[in-house]
This record gives sequence, structure tokens and C-alpha cells, in this order.
Amino acid sequence: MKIRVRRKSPQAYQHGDLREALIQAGLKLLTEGGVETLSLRAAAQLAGVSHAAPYRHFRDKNALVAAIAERGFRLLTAAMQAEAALAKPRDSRERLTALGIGYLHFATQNPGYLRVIFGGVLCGDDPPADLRAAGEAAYGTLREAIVDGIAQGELRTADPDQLALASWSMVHGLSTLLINRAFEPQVAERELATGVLHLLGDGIYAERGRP
Amino acid sequence: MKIRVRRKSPQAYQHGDLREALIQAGLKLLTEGGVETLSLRAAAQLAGVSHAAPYRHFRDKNALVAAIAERGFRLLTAAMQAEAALAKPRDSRERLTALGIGYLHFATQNPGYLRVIFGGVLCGDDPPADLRAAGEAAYGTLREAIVDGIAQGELRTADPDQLALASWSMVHGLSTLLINRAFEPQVAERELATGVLHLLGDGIYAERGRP
DNA sequence: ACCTGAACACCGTTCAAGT
DNA sequence: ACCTGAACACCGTTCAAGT
Repeated sequence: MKIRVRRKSPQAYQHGDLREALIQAGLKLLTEGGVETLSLRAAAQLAGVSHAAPYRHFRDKNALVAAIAERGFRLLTAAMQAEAALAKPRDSRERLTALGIGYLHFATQNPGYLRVIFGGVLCGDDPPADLRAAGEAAYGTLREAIVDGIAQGELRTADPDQLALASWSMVHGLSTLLINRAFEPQVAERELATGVLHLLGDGIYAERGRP
Repeated sequence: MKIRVRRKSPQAYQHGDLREALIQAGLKLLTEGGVETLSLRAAAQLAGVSHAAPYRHFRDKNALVAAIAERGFRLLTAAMQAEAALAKPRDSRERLTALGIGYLHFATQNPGYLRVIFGGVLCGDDPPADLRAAGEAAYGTLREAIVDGIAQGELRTADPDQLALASWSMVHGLSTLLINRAFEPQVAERELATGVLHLLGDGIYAERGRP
């Protein structure tokens, strides 16, 4: 027999899980209505609690946003890894491209998350340790693939952090430009990602015996 | 004899320049207090007018934000061109690097502008023609340098828009990551820009006779 | 034509008060 | 310890009314 899970009745969050309920409510607001719709009061209402209650669990709105950004970072990491697993890359270059495609795909499917993550939460004096850790995890996934590629002789022997920063900047830039409709894409998402990443791979300078 | 310019007395904006006054007020709010501080009501107050007056000149808040973003785009273009002029580049590659440095420098000095430009104004159904034109001007500056580089044989012979998108993504991504403190820079701004742009130039893949 | 003042429905944040 | 309700200072937006 299955145990019946309590729906969100007024007393459902008195056991200390109001914090989690508020995060879930914020996630729902963000994904369904965008970053504008994400408010502390609306989250409280969705969790069935007064508008002042969240302050028992979050210092201010930014603290809730940071918690949501952390979830977003983890989802982003998962999206990259999922794409890399699905693509069954034969080498580090293909793996790197797959990670990039996963990143871009997550961005276009979840623009709200991207806006929350890179919208200023990291700018505060003391970004929560959870959030920083989630960011490190995302970066680590990229860095690993790059270290691997250097070891395999597939990538230029250079500072892996330098290569990671270039790759991250490229894919993140493309993602934000696309999300904000800064340009009109002429090709599909995958082609966009593979296109710029191959340019990063082979370089945009001429010379060195090219057709 | 110089003509005395009227200060912002209550009657100073009755001549049809309230629109401009509101933009200037918004610019001031943005640069001095950040994007959070930029509100229609505060701009109205700064212009010495009631909070409902702006609606005679802007459809809604987003319209004012779009007007401000347009100014920002033009300043960004000017910053790129100024850096390129100052650097006295000897070839297209140096010129491209200078444009990138100008972009990054403007971004870190005016994060508010970047946030306004790439914060959703372009996402609406009908972004104002002025704003789109300002964006085209910025892109045109980059594209010109790239077309030149291809013609000079300094850049890979490829679709200039493809090369421009890759360059723009790279520099824009680096800028937003830096603005949002997504990573801790180990070197100065110039080195950061030249570093990633040289990687984009020579490519991150191994092979083809490199040391 | 252009602006004002009141009004409405939202915000974030604080604080005394309740259980 | 945890939550509520009222309160305050802000928002964006609308609308009748003034000149």
C-alpha cells in the first residue's frame, strides 16, 4: 500500500520544509512566468503561507533567488552531461561540442534559469557556498573534458583554464545573444553550436596550409 | 556673450523635450544606481514632472528602457571604435582584438548598460527601429573589420557572418561572465580579451605542426 | 496637446503580536 | 521557533480632471 502524500494544505509546511516549498514555488514561477514573475510574495502565496513567512528561511529575496540559481546551475550541468552521454562522443572534441550543445539547448529551453544565474546573484558580497559549489561543478565538467583532450593530444597544450574560459565564453555568449534575440539565427540550434565551436577549434585566422 | 542655459526648473521641459529629459534621467539612474534603480517614477521625479507624465512620451516602461538601450548600444560602438583608433592596429587581427578590448572595457565600466541592452528589451514583439539600428551599427563595425581581414588574407576565407558571430559570442560571453563574477580573473582585462581572442584566432585544437 | 492627482494592484521589508 | 497582520515605502499603469 502506498503512503498518501499530503497535498499543500495549510499545515503541510510546518515541519521545516517551507524553505524547500518556497524554492519549488519560485521554480514554478520562474519557468512558467519568467524572471519578472518571480517574487517573494507570489512564492509565499503559492506555498500557502503569509508574505512575511519566507523571512524565517531566507534573509531577503536575493537569498531565495540564489537558492533557485543553484538548482538552475545543477540542471545546466546535468543537461550538458546528458547531451554528452547521448552523443556518444568518439573523442574529446566531440565531447566538448556535445557539452556546448547541451549548454545552448538548456539555455534556449530555460531562459529564465540563465537570467537568474547570470543576472547578478553572483555579484553580492558573499554568494552562498551552495551556489558557488554548483558553479564549480558546472565548470568542472567542462574543465575535465578539456584536460582530457590535452592529455589525448587532441587539444592544444595550453593552460586548461585558459581553454575552458574561451570555450565557456563562446558558448555562453552565443546562448545569451540567442536568448535575447540579438541576432536572427539562420540555422538550427545544433548547427549554431557546432559552427562556432569548430571555428574555435580550428581558429579564425588564415594561413598554415588551409584549402 | 554666452547664452544662459536654463536649469531644470519646473517649466524647463514643456517645450517638447521631456522625452529627452526622461532618457537623460534614466541614464543617470542607470549609471549611478544600477538597473534596479531605473524606474519610470524616479525618472519622472528627476525630470521634475509627475509620475504619470512619462506616459505621454513612452508607451510603457519598456519603451523608455529601449530608448536607453539604444543610447547604450551607440556608446558601446563608440567605445569599440575609440579603442581601435587608439591602438593603431597594423592589421585586421590587431584591429579585431582592439574592438574586443573596447567591448570588454565598456562592459566592465558600464555593466548597467550591458544589462539593459541584453536584458530582454530586444525580446518584445516589435523592438523599436532605433534600437535595432543601433544594434546593426555595432554589429556592422565588427563585420567590417572581419570582411577586411578576409580580403587581406589575414582571416580564414569563410562566411563573414559566421566569423562575426563567433567573435561576438566570444567577447560578449567573456564580458557577461566577468560582469557577473562567474569566475575570478587572474590577469588584467586587456590580457583576458587578447588571450581568448588569440585562442579563437589560432584555434584550440592540436595538430598542424605546432611546437 | 500636455500634465496632474487620485486610485488600483502589485512589490520588498520590518515589526509587534499571536500560537 | 514559527507564522500572521498591519504598516511603510516603493513600483507600473490607468483615468478623470485640469490648463
